[in-house]
Amino acid sequence: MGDIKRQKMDTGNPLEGLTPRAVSAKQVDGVMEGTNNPFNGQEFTSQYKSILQGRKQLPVFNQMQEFYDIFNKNQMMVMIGETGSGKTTQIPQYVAYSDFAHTKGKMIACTQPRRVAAMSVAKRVADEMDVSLGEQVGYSIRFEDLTTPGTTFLKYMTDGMLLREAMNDNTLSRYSTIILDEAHERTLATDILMGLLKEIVPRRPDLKLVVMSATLDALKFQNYFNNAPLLKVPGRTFPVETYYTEEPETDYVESAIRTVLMIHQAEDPGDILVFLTGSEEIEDACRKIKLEGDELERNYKGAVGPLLVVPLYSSLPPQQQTRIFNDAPEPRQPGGAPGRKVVVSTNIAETSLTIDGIVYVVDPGFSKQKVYNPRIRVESLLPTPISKASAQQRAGRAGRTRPGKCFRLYTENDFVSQLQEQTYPEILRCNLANTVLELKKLGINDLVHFDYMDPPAPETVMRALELLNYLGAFDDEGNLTPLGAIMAEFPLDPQLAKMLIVSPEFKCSNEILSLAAMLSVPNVFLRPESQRKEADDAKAQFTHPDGDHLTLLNVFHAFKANNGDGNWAWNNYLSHRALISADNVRLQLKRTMERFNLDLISTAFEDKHYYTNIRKAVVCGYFMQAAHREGAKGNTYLTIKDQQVVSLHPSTGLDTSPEFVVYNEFALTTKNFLRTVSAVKPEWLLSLGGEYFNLRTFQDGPLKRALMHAAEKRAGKKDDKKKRGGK
DNA sequence: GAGCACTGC
Repeated sequence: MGDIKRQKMDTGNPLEGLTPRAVSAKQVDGVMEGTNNPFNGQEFTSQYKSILQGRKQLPVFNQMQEFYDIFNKNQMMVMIGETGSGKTTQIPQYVAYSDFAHTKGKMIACTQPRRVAAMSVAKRVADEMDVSLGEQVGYSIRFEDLTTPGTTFLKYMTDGMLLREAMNDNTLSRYSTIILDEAHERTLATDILMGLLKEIVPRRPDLKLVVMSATLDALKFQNYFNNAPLLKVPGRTFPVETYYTEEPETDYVESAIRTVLMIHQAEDPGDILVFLTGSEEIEDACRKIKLEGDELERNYKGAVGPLLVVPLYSSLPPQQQTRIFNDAPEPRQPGGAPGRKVVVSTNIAETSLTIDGIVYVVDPGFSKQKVYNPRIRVESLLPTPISKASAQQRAGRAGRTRPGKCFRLYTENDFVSQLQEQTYPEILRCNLANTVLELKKLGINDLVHFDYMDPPAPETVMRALELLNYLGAFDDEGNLTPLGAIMAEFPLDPQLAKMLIVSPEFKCSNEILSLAAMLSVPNVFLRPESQRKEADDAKAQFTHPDGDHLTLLNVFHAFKANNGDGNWAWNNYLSHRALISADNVRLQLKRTMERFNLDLISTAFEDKHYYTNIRKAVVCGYFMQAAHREGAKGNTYLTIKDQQVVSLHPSTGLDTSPEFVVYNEFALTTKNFLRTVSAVKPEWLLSLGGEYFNLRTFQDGPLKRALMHAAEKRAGKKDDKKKRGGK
């Protein structure tokens, strides 16, 4: 027996002799340094060996034994690792060497808040483990599953994707260990996963949970996970010196511009990153910095170098986004002052995008954040002071390649006493309709007593329950209905899902599929400042007089009729990127429709009810987002029930001011606007809006009178039909 | 008569 075993060890699997979840760092190091890859049986390549030496330089490597001491003995643990610690790439591999998931038909999942991160980290780890991406190591994100069932045992995925999987596998039985990475970002999906896993863990003694975070807020995570043990790993970044202003600044954009110019004149070479809140502000600041920089260069010939000023925000076309990686300009003449790159960015540069070579950060201390007002059911974006954690993250961007400096455009006293410690988690700042539906589908029955790390406002949960009840997703006892169960399967807001599911009844599911896709992607209409007239003219060709929903559908149909051509889109002032994305979303939704045997049908385009049917299906999802014109004519409306005074957004193609409209979005900017609106008949609201349009619940007034009038007309028509039918 | 922080399914 002993001989056979020894023989196996020599020629067979290098993991032979290691006990799952009882391994030591020394054993694992031995396997890593061996000649054969235990996961695919092949000989390690020379590339593997050289990467391995780099891995051993990461701070986390020195703590591998410490990690195993905790991981092997505990079901849950918390890990704090700052930037550069190597936790995201290394910890999942350490788990793989302990779990032996590949021998048990299980997987290790590591979640990320963003798709690009899931993809790029998976690629890196596949290289480190000397396997092909998509085989032993893979990733799973929306629209792309690069894993091989039965072979993949380490899977990087978006947090939203794991949540989706949980809906059809309530104990996440496919996984041996789940690693929630970047938990400090507190995305909605990560928060729900944390609550869910806390419930699953007692029912799955074989499942381990590792929660990884970058902040020092470890205690909160530990407390939440029943005092789970903590492993702390240092980061590896360069020191950043922080400066504050003496006095508070009144105009932070102006102050940011002055700071950039000051750095350019007085500081050593190195690129600058400036954080502002939105695209308009950024474009404006870029112009001003460029102008003043050019002037400085003229006035101090040779002493001040040229500036390259680059804007960065997510709606910027990808080609322009890549300009942030261009090198700083060369000196104008040999021996002249060196040039400098200035990137003026939204929060996208805080977490999502890393720019090497940044040495100076200018931080005015604001970002746009989502806020939800459950009283009027409106989500809006407001420029808000950032948190200390966020300010630290911004400062850290200056120290990635060498020591840097961060200029905060607020006082030290404000930093200490005014900024909150952490940014409020998303779950406290947004509409929860979608989340509440997901939770029910996940089998959470008591939504109020669910163990949230930070419980949302009860009023926000109530609003969500109310909406889902009116839509028919929940019955009056708050239980998920069969309709609700299907709605939850669509990656859409409940209103869109409802509209899509009922669309076959209106013989327009092909069209509603396209519309739902168009409503799920960023705005397709481009309107460059210098070509507004041309852009508006281009849009006018698609405009349908009965509403913007139909206009969107016309755009999609035209896009498809032109074979998805990019030039066509460009010439018509449409975002090709958004249209491609809509096409992609449509395909995914179509597959979900097919999965539930929902018919894909259209009537002939010549059918006079073609567009009416579509608007009726829209009403089925959006009857709670309806408004009634105030007075006989004009642009002022009152939302139904909430009685908010609103105007149709100037971008609407509706110019007839119909008495009733439904809207896709309530935008709170310079004024209350309804964006993407369609004219509807009050009869439709009454017949398709269910209990929400129970007239007894309406206050007396012009709206109720108009609805009652419509109800009588409807009753009359019904009588007519009965009479005709009766004979 | 005007605006689009950022993600995710």
